[in-house]
Amino acid sequence: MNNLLKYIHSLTAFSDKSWKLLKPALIRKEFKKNEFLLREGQVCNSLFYIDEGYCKSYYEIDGVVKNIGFFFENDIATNINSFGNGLKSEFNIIACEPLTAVVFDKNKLFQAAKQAVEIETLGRNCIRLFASKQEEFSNLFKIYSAQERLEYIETKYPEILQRVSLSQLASFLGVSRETLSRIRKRRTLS
Amino acid sequence: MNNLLKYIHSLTAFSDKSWKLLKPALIRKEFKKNEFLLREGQVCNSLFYIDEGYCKSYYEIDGVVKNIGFFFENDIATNINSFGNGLKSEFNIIACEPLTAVVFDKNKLFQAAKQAVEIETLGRNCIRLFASKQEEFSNLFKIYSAQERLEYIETKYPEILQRVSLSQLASFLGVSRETLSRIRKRRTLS
DNA sequence: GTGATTTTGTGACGAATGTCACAGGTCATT
DNA sequence: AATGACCTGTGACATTCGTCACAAAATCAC
Repeated sequence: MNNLLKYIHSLTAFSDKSWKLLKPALIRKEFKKNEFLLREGQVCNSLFYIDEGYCKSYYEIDGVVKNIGFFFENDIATNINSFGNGLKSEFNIIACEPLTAVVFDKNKLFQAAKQAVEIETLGRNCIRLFASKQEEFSNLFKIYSAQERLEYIETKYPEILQRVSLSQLASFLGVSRETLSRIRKRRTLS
Repeated sequence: MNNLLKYIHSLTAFSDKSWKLLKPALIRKEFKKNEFLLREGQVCNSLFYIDEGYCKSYYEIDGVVKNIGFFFENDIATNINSFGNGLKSEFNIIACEPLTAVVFDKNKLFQAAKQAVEIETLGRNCIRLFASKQEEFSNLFKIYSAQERLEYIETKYPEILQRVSLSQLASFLGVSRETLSRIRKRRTLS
């Protein structure tokens, strides 16, 4: 849990007392490659702190996979809408590599938060980070072309390119695999 | 402040004591049409609860306006990244009509939140709603075509279409004004 | 009401993208 | 070495989209 503790301290002041209260809400869990963290139709009752490996969230529409997010070490993966409102998830989260996560149980987390404001504040900060990132990616599509979106990812999130295949990245960038391949080619020629 | 109070109660349990603590952090403020709530380069130290009228957030890139969000009555408008991290805003928020907002002052809000967990919880829930919406719109671009995005807005957010002009909506949907006009035409013919 | 301004519609044309099809490459397993 | 699964590149072609230009319609200010 060392990485998680560092992560928490980077977000907010957190006493030993809060940590002791939080611990019962946490379970370390291993996922095999292609194992689901969350399936479409389930209600998401967990936050997944990614300790090692990575996972992705994706819709499956008419049999076609549409990737909507990648989550690496030190990220929190969840369906914020399902987690917050108790609605069924419309997408899946699946391990892309063997993955180790620290799972926050929703009910136990809320119990703990009632006993320590620091935990409530931690929750707020986690959600804030999540919102910032969503906003960032949402705006990419409104202000940039496909090529510019690729360049943005290359400069700001190079680790995605190193670990995620072109085919996987394509739907995340909102273009077809072939188009992404050609965008790359265009740029290496110029 | 009646609308705001209803809004708060819809989000979380909120005692009179919390309300009294929160009140000093709030100021009702009127904005004229085309008046800025937030300008590019400023740090965002406020949450704007929209009581009447509406506003939009937009980037201005090479002189071209790119709308990234519309905020109507009972929405919270802010730059979550700037507000949370104290960074300069990269976009503007401007009133599209005469607008009445209740402005949450960041410092006073944080002071109040220290004294009442309910205020901290309210903050978490506001951010959660914000994150849900960002995620929703972000995913639109990854799973839908321009036409499908328009249809999504038509069914889930018809008030946007009623109040926002086609030209304004276009950049929000990530297409040109002309293309949006033609998408409409295609659909009315079929 | 009238003129000015803004908004919307539309034609033309080039650029970008999606789709289908197939070839070659990489990698792990046997 | 042979196999199969997966990933990447590329050609062909149709579709969609952006851009420029201009006209029509709606809205606003006076």
